[in-house]
Amino acid sequence: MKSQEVRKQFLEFFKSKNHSIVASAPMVLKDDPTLMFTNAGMVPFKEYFLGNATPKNSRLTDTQKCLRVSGKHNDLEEVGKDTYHHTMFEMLGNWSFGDYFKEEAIAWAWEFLTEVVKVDKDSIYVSIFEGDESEGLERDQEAYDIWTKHIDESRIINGNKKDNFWEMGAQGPCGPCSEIHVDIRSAEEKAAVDGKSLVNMDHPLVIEIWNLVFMQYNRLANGSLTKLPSQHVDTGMGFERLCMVLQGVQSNYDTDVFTPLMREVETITSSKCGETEETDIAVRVIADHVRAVSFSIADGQLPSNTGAGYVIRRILRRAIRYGFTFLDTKEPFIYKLVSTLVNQMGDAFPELEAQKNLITNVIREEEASFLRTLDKGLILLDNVIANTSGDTVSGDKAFELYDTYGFPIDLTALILSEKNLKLDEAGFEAALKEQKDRSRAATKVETDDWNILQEDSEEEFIGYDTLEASVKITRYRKTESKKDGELYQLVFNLTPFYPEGGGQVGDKGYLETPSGEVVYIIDTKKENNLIIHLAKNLPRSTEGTFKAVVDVKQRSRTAANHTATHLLHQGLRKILGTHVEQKGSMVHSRNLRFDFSHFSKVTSEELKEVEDFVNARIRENLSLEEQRGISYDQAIQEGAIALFGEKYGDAVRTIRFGKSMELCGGTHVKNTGDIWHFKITSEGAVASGIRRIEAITSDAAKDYFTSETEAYNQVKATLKGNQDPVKAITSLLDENAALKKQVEALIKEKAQNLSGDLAKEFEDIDGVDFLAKKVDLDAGAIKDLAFKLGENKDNVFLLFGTEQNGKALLSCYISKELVASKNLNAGTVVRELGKHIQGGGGGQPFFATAGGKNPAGIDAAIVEVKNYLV
RNA sequence: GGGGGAUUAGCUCAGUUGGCUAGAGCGUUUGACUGGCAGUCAAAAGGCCACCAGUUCGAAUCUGGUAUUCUCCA
Repeated sequence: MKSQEVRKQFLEFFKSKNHSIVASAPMVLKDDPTLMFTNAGMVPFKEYFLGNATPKNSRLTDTQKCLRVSGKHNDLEEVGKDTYHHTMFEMLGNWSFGDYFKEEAIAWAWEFLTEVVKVDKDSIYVSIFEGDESEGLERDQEAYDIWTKHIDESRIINGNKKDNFWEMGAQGPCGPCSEIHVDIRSAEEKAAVDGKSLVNMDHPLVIEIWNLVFMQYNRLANGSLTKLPSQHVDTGMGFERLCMVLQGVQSNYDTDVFTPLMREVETITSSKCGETEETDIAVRVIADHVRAVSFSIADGQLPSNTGAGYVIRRILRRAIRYGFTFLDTKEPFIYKLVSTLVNQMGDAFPELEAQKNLITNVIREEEASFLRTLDKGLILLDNVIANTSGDTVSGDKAFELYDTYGFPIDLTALILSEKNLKLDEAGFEAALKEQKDRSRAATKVETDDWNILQEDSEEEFIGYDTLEASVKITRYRKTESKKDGELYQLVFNLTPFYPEGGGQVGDKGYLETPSGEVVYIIDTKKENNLIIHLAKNLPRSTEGTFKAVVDVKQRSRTAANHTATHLLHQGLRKILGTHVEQKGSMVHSRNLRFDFSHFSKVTSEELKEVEDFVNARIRENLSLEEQRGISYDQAIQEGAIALFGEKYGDAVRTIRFGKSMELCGGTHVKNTGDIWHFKITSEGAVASGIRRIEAITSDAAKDYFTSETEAYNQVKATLKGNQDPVKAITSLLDENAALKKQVEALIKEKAQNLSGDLAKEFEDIDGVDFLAKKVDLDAGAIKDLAFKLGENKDNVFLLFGTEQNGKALLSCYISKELVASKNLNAGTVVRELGKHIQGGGGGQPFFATAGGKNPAGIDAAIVEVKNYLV
């Protein structure tokens, strides 16, 4: 069965059991501080399990793209070495939110596996939770009893808390789970060793394919468990593993999920799997990583040097490195795999198809850049080797290459071993650990437990309609970090504060108690759909009602910028073309930033057109038309623009100004006229194929024009009212350059003349042309003069003294030939004469200077210098 | 968010413990050789050594800050 068919069968099966099929959520997360990527099927539904929101249907099914690069069983560095670990994988899931429980979950899982896709019943084992005394938890007898209706008792295994009790995190919903394992070994192997004994033993052919989690408890902050008011089912089946079982192969990489990519890698690199272990690993690594990276870029997460983007960069670089080392690829090639991937998965994930060009370009650019880094690193490593005595390269040096220049440590190790050198690995690890500890210490945040004042299921956001409200604090907690110090996080029953999201900054403002006490809200954020207000301190009493007031000025400026962002988006699509897609935005009160896909520089004419377009919409005084709570499908049908990589709920909000219509949760002006004016302040590239525009509106635009005009007027005034300042300045610059040259020439000439005059003053002492004199020149001129006098002569000894700003300066020049023949040294001369001017100095043997604070001593020095020659 | 680098001619980069009036290759311009091109040879132009402070007799070089950029960690 083809993988595409497997996916379809699964979703259709659960649809027939009254589940709604939902699209995969983005792989990259935006409002969860504890997680960067969706690493399990349940992540997009966290808010439902936490009770912060309710799904439209209590039964859902989906295939979720997931990314795992760390964790106890999945280290990035291990992927590719075996046949069943991946960075990116799909998780098929069926979900019950307070609906069906163990009975149906188990029955349907069994039905799907054995009747729909027809997995051999005799290869299946299931496990149930055996109980745990320390937690006071009993064996999951209920699951056991249900399973016995489907499968022989001998195939049911007890599992411990580690394997069979699932928890979302340190706190929150949790419960026992039941795993389904499949043994796909050959008949001989099965006869030799009982499959039951290999379950959960990391055997590559006796594997867990499906985990059914029964959420029935809630883990409290103090570690104790309470029963959940309603019970949920969360299941996750590894899509690639299921394909392996159904396609009768023994490696995920031998399924049609991976084979097209792997064949393409072989073709492009002229390599062949099965020849060496290293080639096999490299091909698997590349096939796996190109998927992870492509899907991330499609979700709007580009490779970068911080945060989630850095994780993506690391994955891609690992693939490049394997190609570089084991497949001998010295040119970008991974980008060529994108079209294979799109052909294969574009149907199930339309975002891939839509973003194909961008993905290809970004990967190619990233490859080229890393190959340059490798080239530089190779040169640096050669230097390190050349400067290493003995046969061991120090860990510090290797770490410097890695940390500062991005040269991979395994490549260093490989090259050293080829040259019969050793690497001090312990030293490297120690340096790495030090760096990690430093980073951790710098970002450590201590979070206390929530203090619940009031149970309140959902916090209502009323900030679209009002900026002031009477609110109650429902819970609060304290956090402490090195950066911000102590902060309090407050949650209200309802709030007018807009939380950071959709590129828009969170609101600021204050809380006021009836007695007049004021607590400032310095920022508002969203965490798992919960709106959190940050304050430096708590009110004296957290009980009672507060007047919550949003900072109007910041909000209205931000709203103007946000609406302008929509108009800019519209203008760019109109003027540059509909290939323009939003790739990120940052809306502050001060300015706005808009990143979008476009493959060449935006010309200044185009920028002006865009600016004019936006300003025309502003002058049209378009009113805000807002729709709340309409369905996603309907919004799209009406022409609203949705963003890739954004997670949308079932009910969405649309914002329309004239012909601009977007799905958006942000705050906007009532009328485009409120923006006053729109002005682009910069345009540039942020990555291959991504441009960034920064712009300002309203007050900021006015201030901008005021100050620019003022500066311009000053320029004009300085130019005495010249009508064409640009021309005037250009000619001034030209003139200035010409004058500089003239002055230079004159100074040379002057030095020439002066040296001519001074040459007449030379005193012949024992065949040496000697001159000691006080002159009125600066240090540079004296140097010039001395070299000029010494030119074409080999017997010159000069000492010049000068007084500059109350300080004394002595300069001594001695022809190189004299230095050698008479064993003289200008450095020694000035150092010794320096005592007369209460200073010191030095230089080279043939030219040296000394400075001091006693100008009166210059004459004495000039007299004494003769002693060096007689 | 926390570290570590880098920034020198149009481009790619050297520049040792602070000290020769800052160099190379490529490119540009000019000239010579050649019937023309390619090429070879010769010469020239091209630098606020990122910016701002500081230390020093003296800073491309050392210190602090700013900007840009690369890189590692979180």
